[in-house]
Amino acid sequence: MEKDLFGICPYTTAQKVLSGKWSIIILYHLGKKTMRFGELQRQLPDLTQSTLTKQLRALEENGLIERKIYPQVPPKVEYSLSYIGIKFKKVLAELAIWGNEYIETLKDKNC
Amino acid sequence: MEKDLFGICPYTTAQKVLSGKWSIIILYHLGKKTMRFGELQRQLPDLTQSTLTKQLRALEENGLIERKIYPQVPPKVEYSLSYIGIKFKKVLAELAIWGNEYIETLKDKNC
DNA sequence: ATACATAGTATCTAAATAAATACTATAGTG
DNA sequence: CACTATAGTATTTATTTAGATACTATGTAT
Repeated sequence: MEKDLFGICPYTTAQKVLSGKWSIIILYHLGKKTMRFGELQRQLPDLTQSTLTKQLRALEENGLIERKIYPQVPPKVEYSLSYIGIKFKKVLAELAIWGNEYIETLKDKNC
Repeated sequence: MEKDLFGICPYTTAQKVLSGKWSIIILYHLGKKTMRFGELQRQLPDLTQSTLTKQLRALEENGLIERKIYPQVPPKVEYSLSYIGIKFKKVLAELAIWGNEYIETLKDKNC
């Protein structure tokens, strides 16, 4: 974990964890259930394998998700929300409500 | 507003609005009260004037905040949350709770 | 006449983030 | 022996985002 990345402000802390293009949607999918790498990738066809790997590593470093490796061939790796990742589901729920309202207001403006 | 930026998924939509380094904290400050440019900048000493301008323009383009210009010299411009920006305060509230919990879990790990 | 205050713009550079593409390891299967 | 499946890594390139710095306009006050 990088030093000094997180201070005492919950907002700037949250921003650091959430910035980027994929964190929220990945957390959403893992919030539904534990998934293997390939399964998650099929849910998210718009990012490449290497990008997904990086995003997952970042979320893992930040403590939001857990990575369980099964010593098998072919490899099996499962991703799931950590304790604090599970807590994030309450934010996701509000975000979903807000996001839908937001989309509605855009429609009203014919955007 | 850029075309095709927002689809039908509330999570990817929210991610687009929130990504970047400053959106959440700016929305938080404007959620407390309407502020002038300079006042907001004093709350956020870690970003330059030109960066703050860009962030505010982006939030305005995305419909989260409103910009009111008073025809005076020296100029006076007030920023405030829009209708949908006010709705975002519920997300901010959950984010604050979560962010504080997150900070606590980091402390437990001596990070 | 000069300086001040406010809210910018303009330009350039740097840093961060994401994407594209090719490559790898290995047990099991036909 | 060749082929498959899975979850990657490595490297390079492109794109996006943020930062640094200098500059602007103008009414009022000194």
